[in-house]
Amino acid sequence: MHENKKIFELHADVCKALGHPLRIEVIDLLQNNELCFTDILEVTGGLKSNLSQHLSLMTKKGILKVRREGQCNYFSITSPKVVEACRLMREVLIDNMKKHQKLLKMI
Amino acid sequence: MHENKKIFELHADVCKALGHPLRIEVIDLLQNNELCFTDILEVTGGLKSNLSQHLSLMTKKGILKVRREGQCNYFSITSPKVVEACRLMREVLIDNMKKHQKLLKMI
DNA sequence: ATATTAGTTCATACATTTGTGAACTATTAA
DNA sequence: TTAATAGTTCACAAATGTATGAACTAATAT
Repeated sequence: MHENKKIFELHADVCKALGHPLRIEVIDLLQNNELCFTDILEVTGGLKSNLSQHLSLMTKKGILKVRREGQCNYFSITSPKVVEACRLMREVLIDNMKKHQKLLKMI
Repeated sequence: MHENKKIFELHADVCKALGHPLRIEVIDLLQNNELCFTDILEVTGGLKSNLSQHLSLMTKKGILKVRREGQCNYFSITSPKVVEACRLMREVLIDNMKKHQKLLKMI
């Protein structure tokens, strides 16, 4: 494998952590708070095992960090860069939707 | 489905477009150029059918656009926001790697 | 000690994504 | 008209990712 291919793989791997609706919702939730597992679950809904696995993946990929305090695990975002990247991609989505809307209006 | 879930799904869907090494390489390549299919293929290598499918996906997700001129299809990035989001996520990766390196040095 | 709370881990089934090669289309050149 | 270039599309196999429920662990409360 070429040297540069390895970095693209690692880079894509971090980006993959953004590629799931539940994980996007978690980033949205945590963008300016630290929240414990149960609080996140209460908002997102679904099975705790599923949420736990997604949070674990995000933590492994380095976009979340955990602080264990007593019984509770508090999750937070490692860097504002993640929030900003996420926000930019949301803008890309919104911009796309606006374009489609304009095309529709032209018909 | 709750209203807000739909937007997370669409948002995640756009983010997914960043989650593949070949697609990251393409964004890297196109960050300040427009390039035609064959030129991209020459750099990335692999099968043309594979590249074509990845470029098509990126175009559908609205992160690339195509300009057909004669025989050639010129691809470019729709918005600098994509490039910036991608750059931020690369920084997140680099920051992670630095943290791991520091931990290693402590041993 | 026992129960409760707060999660994690695991196995498995299911769904989605990806890579491959062959067949196809469209444009230009000879 | 025939061939070459520049891709796209398709079908299928293989790999990856995701959801689910049950079993597990660790900390606190009774």
